[in-house]
Amino acid sequence: MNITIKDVAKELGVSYSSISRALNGKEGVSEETRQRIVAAAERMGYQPNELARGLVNRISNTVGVIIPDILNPYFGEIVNGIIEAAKQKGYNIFLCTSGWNGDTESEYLKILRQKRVDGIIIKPADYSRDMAYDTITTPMIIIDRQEDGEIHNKVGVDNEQGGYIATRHLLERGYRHPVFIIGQEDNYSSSQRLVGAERALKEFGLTLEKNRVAEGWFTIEGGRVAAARLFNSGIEIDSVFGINDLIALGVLQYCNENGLSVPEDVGVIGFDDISYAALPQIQLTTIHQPKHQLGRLLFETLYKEIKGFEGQEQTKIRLEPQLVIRKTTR
Amino acid sequence: MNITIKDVAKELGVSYSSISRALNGKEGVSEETRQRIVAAAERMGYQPNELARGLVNRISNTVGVIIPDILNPYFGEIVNGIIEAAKQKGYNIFLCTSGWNGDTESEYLKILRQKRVDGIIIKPADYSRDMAYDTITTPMIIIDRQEDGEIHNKVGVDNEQGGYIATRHLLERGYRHPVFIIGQEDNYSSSQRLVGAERALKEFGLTLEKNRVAEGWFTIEGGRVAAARLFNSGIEIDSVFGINDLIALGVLQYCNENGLSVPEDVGVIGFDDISYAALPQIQLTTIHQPKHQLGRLLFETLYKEIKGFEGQEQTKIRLEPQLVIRKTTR
DNA sequence: GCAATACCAACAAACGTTTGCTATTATGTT
DNA sequence: AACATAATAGCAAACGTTTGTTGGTATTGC
Repeated sequence: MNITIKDVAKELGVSYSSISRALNGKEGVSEETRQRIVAAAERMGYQPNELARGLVNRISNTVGVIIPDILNPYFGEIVNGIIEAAKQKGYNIFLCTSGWNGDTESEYLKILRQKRVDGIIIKPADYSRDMAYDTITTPMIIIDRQEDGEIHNKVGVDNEQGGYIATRHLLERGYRHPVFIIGQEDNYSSSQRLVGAERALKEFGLTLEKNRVAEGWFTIEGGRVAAARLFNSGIEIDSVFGINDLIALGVLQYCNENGLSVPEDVGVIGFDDISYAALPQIQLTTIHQPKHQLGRLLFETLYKEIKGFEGQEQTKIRLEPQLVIRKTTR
Repeated sequence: MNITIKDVAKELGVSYSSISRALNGKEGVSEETRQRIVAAAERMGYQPNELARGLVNRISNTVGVIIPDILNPYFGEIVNGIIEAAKQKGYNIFLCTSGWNGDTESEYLKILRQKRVDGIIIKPADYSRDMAYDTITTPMIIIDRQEDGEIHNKVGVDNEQGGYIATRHLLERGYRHPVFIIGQEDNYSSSQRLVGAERALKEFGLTLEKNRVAEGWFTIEGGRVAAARLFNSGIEIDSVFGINDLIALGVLQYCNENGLSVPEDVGVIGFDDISYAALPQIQLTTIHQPKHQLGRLLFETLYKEIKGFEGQEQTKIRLEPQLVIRKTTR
């Protein structure tokens, strides 16, 4: 079947411990035999069995990534960054998608631990689970959470600030009747962004009313449906803050289909700045976040924790979101 | 550290082979001890070490997926389908992105074999490598290739036919000066689609001239740049066939920025039908392919090969592409 | 009451590595 | 020439499982 270290040893009439030492660059083999071994291994097409290595080294050079949805370019870019950074350190990633389903997520979490991944990067499907993960022992980092008081490292964008500058932008441009479309209940980032929105509203003497916040799925279709619900609810609306760009794209679609002109009748702002937002036909005003860099930092922070660098010190990285004004706000 | 089968055995004063049999539902343990064991394992939080299991079973319940770019929704949806199908069979996937770089791809291929994945799903970075993979022994399936004469299973869309109906559509709508933007040299799908394009041209008494085909990257920016090159080359152009939707989106961007009206001055057609193509502001005419289903079939076919079902019979699945007429062609 | 038969549990080898320890050889010192 | 030292190679245990084989006990049939 697969050729092993013993096959190489037999071929050369040498003990297999020497093979191991030679191939791993450890001392205890003469330069001459090392070269013979390396040559033979090459010639015979020997491929070390990483399962066996992982078993004895208690290391798999593998990390698990659990995200809700790979089709959301926000996660796509993050995963891209993770893979890139992981590659540089010789790590591979198990990609798991939860579909925003907490049970699926738990299942994957269990499997990943059985596969003995060295660490886990996760965007929890809901806030409550998010908090529960403080008990898990595998090195783990939660995407885009930076609340105080728990044990994990933190890498993320300042969501509160992002929500604030988005909402303030709407208000500064004269919109006085904004509505908000967020994701499913209990999503951490959504709530943080809303907190920021509230702060901005307050500065303009307004409050955040319950009936001006709609929940939807984090997709274009979700945004369209939520927009329909809001616009049919009878309240006065002159602008929409979509909690991510896909939702905002859905809002744009609703407006287009219902003869509402953007940005005149209604202003629309998103969050994430996915690449499609910049398309000339779209020109979505949004909050930019450095997704690729976020992915890289996520992995690098996890890596440090895995390797036990810097003792028990926690890393706290908070990236600044940035307003990108395009054509969907006046 | 991690609690093992032996810990559970010691706790119960029973041999560890019994634990294994009990937990795997094999016979050789009484129902009574089985229940004691299952209960203890649960209580102690025992998680089987999949590395060790993989070592003895020679199975990892893991497949590797190598694609050029996860940010291309075409691959995103395929991966989505793969993950979904894999989950149902208890498989996890290693996601690797080659960035269209053949060397990166080879590297990943090597690593995946070292990790003893049970199979590999790959979209080769270039045509020449594509062909070379016929020698690899790990069960492997190549995304979207269906040429005759090699050893692998085939699952893909009929690219030649897709290229044909796209081009014929342009010609039927009265466009007589189409140009073509394809991906990097030696890409298999691109060439197949061009073959179809040539067939359509011939039916209209036209030929495929070399200077009417441009190469670009498989991205929006790549499409924009290639379009600029073509439009500045002095040839007459009334329509563009972008070999994928991202490229077509880039063409649209170029037209927009240069005052060319679509579909009047120039007709644009893409390929893939990514979700963004359907946006009301975009309305890209394109060739639809069932990407999610493709992903599912890819995994399921590989799975059969892994399990050795159906002897040595090869699976050949060819899905039909479909023309979706929107607003970028008249 | 005894042999034959089930059934169950334990032992031990194997999967393919790494690594601490010991045995051997070569080298250098006096 | 005898001995200490260093370098190299091999042995064997360990990582955490699975599984074929064996030993022991309870059950069955006569």
